[in-house]
Amino acid sequence: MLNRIVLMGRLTRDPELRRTGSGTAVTSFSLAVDRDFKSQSGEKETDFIDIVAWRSTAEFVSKYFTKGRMAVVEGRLQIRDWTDRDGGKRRSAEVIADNVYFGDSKRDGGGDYGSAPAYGAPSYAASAPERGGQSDFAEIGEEDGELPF
Amino acid sequence: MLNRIVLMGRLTRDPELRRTGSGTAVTSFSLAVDRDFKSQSGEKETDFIDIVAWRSTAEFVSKYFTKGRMAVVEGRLQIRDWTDRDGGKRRSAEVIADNVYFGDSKRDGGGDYGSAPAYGAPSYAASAPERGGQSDFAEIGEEDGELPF
Amino acid sequence: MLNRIVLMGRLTRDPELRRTGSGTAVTSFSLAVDRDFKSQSGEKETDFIDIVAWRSTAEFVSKYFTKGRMAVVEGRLQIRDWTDRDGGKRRSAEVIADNVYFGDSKRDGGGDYGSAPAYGAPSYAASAPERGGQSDFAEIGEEDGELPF
Amino acid sequence: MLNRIVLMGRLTRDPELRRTGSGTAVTSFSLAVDRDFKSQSGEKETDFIDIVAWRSTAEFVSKYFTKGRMAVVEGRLQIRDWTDRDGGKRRSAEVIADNVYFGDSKRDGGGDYGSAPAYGAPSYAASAPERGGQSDFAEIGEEDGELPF
DNA sequence: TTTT
DNA sequence: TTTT
Repeated sequence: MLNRIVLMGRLTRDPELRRTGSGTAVTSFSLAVDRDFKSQSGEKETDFIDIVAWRSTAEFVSKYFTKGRMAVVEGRLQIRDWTDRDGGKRRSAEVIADNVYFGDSKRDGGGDYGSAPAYGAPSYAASAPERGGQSDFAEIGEEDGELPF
Repeated sequence: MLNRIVLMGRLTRDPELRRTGSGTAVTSFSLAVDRDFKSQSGEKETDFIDIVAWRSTAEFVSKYFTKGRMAVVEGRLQIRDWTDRDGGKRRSAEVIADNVYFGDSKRDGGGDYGSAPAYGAPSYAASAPERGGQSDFAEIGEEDGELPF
Repeated sequence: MLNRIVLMGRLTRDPELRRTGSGTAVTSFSLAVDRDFKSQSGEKETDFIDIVAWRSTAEFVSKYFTKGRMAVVEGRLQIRDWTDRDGGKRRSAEVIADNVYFGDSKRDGGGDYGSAPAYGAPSYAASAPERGGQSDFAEIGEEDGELPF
Repeated sequence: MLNRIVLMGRLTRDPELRRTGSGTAVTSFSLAVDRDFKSQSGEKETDFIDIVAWRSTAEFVSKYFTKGRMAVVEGRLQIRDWTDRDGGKRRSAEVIADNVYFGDSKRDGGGDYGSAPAYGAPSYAASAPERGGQSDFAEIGEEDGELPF
């Protein structure tokens, strides 16, 4: 069923690349997303939203994003309720990211972003060949001359 | 900052209309959103996502939606971490709904949906006059003849 | 770059399955999406939005959707400007659909929808195995016991 | 009915503020949104998407955005078919923007962005007081201590 | 706490 | 556990 979320915010830490037992790349990080309105007491409010990315998206994110960078994340919200070892009821809410985009330019001068590319860089690196909706899009270009309608 | 989610799922209970001390209408309910893929063990997986609606959207939802109805919800994801009386760390993840739409037609015959309108009904009832983006749209119609570009 | 659209509306005609020279399935149809506000003159306003689907999504749509059915479409907006044989400047605006969902239940009694499944049907049929983001999700289930975080 | 689009791209020109006969602010501009995949011939492909903003969003955009700046736009797709004076069939496809966000930081040194604020600036300026969903959110803060559930 |  |  339809479940789609788009977020813009800053990474609260460096994403770290890990692998499952079978070698699949995965990374997780948290995005600080400011609300548009302050609280009653006048403070800025922020939602800290957990993001998980798999495969090529995981590799792209862990390679190019660092703590503090602005990112745009597109994905699906997943909720999991579980009980911790103390019997406490816990809830995890994660966005499973399909695509991650740069939400700012490479900072000039400072070099804080290391080797992170700016907007000009090939952002389609975030969408690996094996991630499929994309191949549909690619195909439109490939077969432009032979569209049947 | 950008934070937008669109969901389709079924209400797990009847929404109940409540009011804050100052009289503002509010309702909350949970949406069962099936995932597109089953778990490893072959079971259907479902995310149960909490929804909160305010003001006229709350009134619309509590008036027309009941347990089991399919709904499309558009809103913003809010995450709150807190500690319960036992010192347990709890997390709430809620979608603050801007708009709610019917996701199915009124069931024929059975009348299970009570007075719930089908698609033909004025779905803009979900967007109260005081909820503003809409007045912009309305205006486009109103002033079509005098657009300055 | 980020370009994501979610629509709900009714098909204005039966979608027809075609194939490119190399055999790729493709279908196109138009969705009637009502606006929430009427025009100045009190008429209902509707946007007729062209949709194109490829591969398994095309096959799913052409198999299960017919004129009049409500659909939820998720995709990407593409704009193409071109000049027709009379030198007229034409613009096409199409949504390239990644996923299509049922937006209503199979109509009871009438059988207007032919063999179209209702909500209970496997809606993941809309997401073919070769369409990739999905395999990421599937994997989460598969490897739940060996997550590295 | 549901009709929601989120885009990221660069302004192709400076937006200009205009007013309708009754004084309502409106602005229009075009966003260059790169596709993630190149065409068959290896060229970058870009969708040029027309955006229209009303009222306070129009004022915000015309005040802070200039040609070349990256913007994130959230809105609704509207399609209009019409016939030009030569009898040519024309189509307009416009996104009516509810919210516009900065998609990059103010460029350092160059000052290319004039008085445009960076991310730190009050981005909620894009959501005017009279634009309502927002007041719902504000209220959540205001009345946090007296929630009825 | 869960919907079909 | 939090980012600018």
